[in-house]
Parts: sequence; C-alpha cells; structure tokens
Amino acid sequence: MKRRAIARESAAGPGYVLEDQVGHLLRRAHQRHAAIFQDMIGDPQLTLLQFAALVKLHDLGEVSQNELGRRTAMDAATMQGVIKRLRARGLIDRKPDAQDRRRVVLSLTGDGRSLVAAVRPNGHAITDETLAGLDRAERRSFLALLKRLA
Amino acid sequence: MKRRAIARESAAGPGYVLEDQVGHLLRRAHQRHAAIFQDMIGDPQLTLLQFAALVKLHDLGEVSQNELGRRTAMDAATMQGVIKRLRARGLIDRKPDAQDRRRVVLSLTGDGRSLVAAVRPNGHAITDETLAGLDRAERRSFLALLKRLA
DNA sequence: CCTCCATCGTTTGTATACAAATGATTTCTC
DNA sequence: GAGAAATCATTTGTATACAAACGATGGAGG
Repeated sequence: MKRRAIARESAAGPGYVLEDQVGHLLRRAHQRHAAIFQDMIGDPQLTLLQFAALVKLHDLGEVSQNELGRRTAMDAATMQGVIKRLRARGLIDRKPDAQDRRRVVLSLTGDGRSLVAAVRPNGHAITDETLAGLDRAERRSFLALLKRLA
Repeated sequence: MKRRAIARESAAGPGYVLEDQVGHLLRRAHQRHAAIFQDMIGDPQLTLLQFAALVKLHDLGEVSQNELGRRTAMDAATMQGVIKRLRARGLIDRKPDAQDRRRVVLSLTGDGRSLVAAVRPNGHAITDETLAGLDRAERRSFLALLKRLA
C-alpha cells in the first residue's frame, strides 16, 4: 500500500505537495499567530517584533542594540528600524556606552515600562488562542518539538 | 513544586518568557527554514514565495492571480510583487480571462516549467534538513500538530 | 434593468527580513 | 604596540507581508 503510493507518485511526479511541506506550514502558522497577536495585544500600533524587543528589554534592563537583537532573533538592520519606531513613540531611551564607544545602550522609558506592564499579560491569551485546537498534552509535545527546530 | 513555581512567577512578574512563546518559536523555526531553503534550492535568485507560486502554478496549469494567492497563502498585494518578479524573469505568462474581464490568467512558460523540474526535487532535501534533529515518529507527530495550527 | 454588493487586480504606505557595504572602534595576535 | 580581524551601528537595496483605498467588472435582487 505504502509502496504502491510511493511508486505512483514517482511515476506521476516528484510527490511534492506544497501544503504538506514544513516550510509552508510554519509560514501559515506564523501568519495566523500574527493575526491573533494584532487582534489581542491591546495596542493596535504594537507589532510582534516591537513587543518582543520591549519585553526583552524589560527583562534585561540595559543592553546594547545588537545584543538585544541577538536575544530576540533580529539582525542588526531589522533592529535598527524596530528601535527607531519605538524611540519615536518615546518607549525607549538610548545613551552611548561608556566602556565601548561603538555601542549604544538601550533602556525602557517610564512609558515603555507602563506599556509592557499593560500588554504583556495579554501574551498568555495570545499563546492560548494560537494553540487552540490542541489539548494540554499536544501543546506540550508540539512546543517541545518546535523548540528543537528553532 | 509546580505550585511553588507558579506562585513565585506570579509574585515576581507575569512569568512570560519570550523564548518559550509559540509565536517566537514559530518565527525562529521559519527563519531557520528560510536560510536552509536559500542554501539548498539551487537557484540563488529564487525565494520561498516565488518557489511556492511556481510549484502551485505547475500543479494547477492555469489560474487567476488571486486564486493562486489563495492556494499559496499570499494576499493580493504580496502576490502582485511576486508575480511581477517572476514575469520579469520570463517564468510566467499572463493573458486576460475570456469569461471574466477582471481576471488575469497565469501560466508557466517553458522556462518556468524547466525551472520547476530542476529545483522542485531539492524541496525534499530542504524539508529533510529543516526537520533534522527529529526522528521519523517525531516528524510525523510534529507535522500533524503543525497542520492543525495552520 | 438597475442598484447594491462582492470580487479582481492595483497602488500606497508601513513594517519586517536580510545581504552587503561602510566607517568607527575594539580586540586579537604576533 | 602595530597591523589584522572582529564587532558595532548604520545605510542601501531587494523581497515579503498586509491594511486600506481604488477603479473596473461581475452577480444578485427587486
């Protein structure tokens, strides 16, 4: 049965179905999550990456821009834009690093801390909604496997 | 034990760790897959979405632009750009739809078909490399769960 | 047959993503 | 300690992503 199916696919073509590919499924799952995030985060202006940068910066206190990028999986050029927009909203401060003059030290402003306090709790509901359809055991299993791929 | 941990997190903060969130993990897994794709697809100019559009168009023969977008999970504006670049490379033809004058019918050119034939086999190796680290059973399980989220 | 509504493809504007190159600095190495 | 290599932040250029608004067309209902 299995063998027949494989033989038929090989004859008819490469048996490559776009909808079954990990990459395509990862992309669609991420799309869906992004939509849920925008719906539920509570601040329509805030994007996924901006939220990630704010939360991480809140946890770290002070970091250089590139370091924050590494911690949030953004490259330097992308981080550039994200930080620029967060600074424009007055959520982030920057000052030169005393030890290393190449670096810029980032930190949250009062508004930034307030916003994190206000929206971070929504993160749990967003995660929950993203995983809706999976039960407890399935979620645990899925997250464990996904973590090994990331 | 579990209760202690939860209580401590609630006291210290929301217990929201960026690295453990589905959204962040989905994003990083997709990033890694995209890098593997660019490495292994065989045509450095070809992107993930362009590949998806070509493969889907190969399977369907002829479709309208919006329809192809639906089949590949791209919105109309994104599809616009993807098709424009594929047309610029001479991989795709377009002609007006006889029945519906709003529509444009897309199809692969000879070059387009050749390219699909040349690079689609690499898709399997890309999927394989993306899932490296998971054994057969884990892959099956992961893909089944991911499909339910997408 | 005519108006309302949906769909099609397009454009504009904003926000990722990342390669590649840049100038300023720091660190590494001999 | 000087030259080489690496790191930092930035800029440029290309390619997604998607909301929103657009004009053109199509279909449905009265």
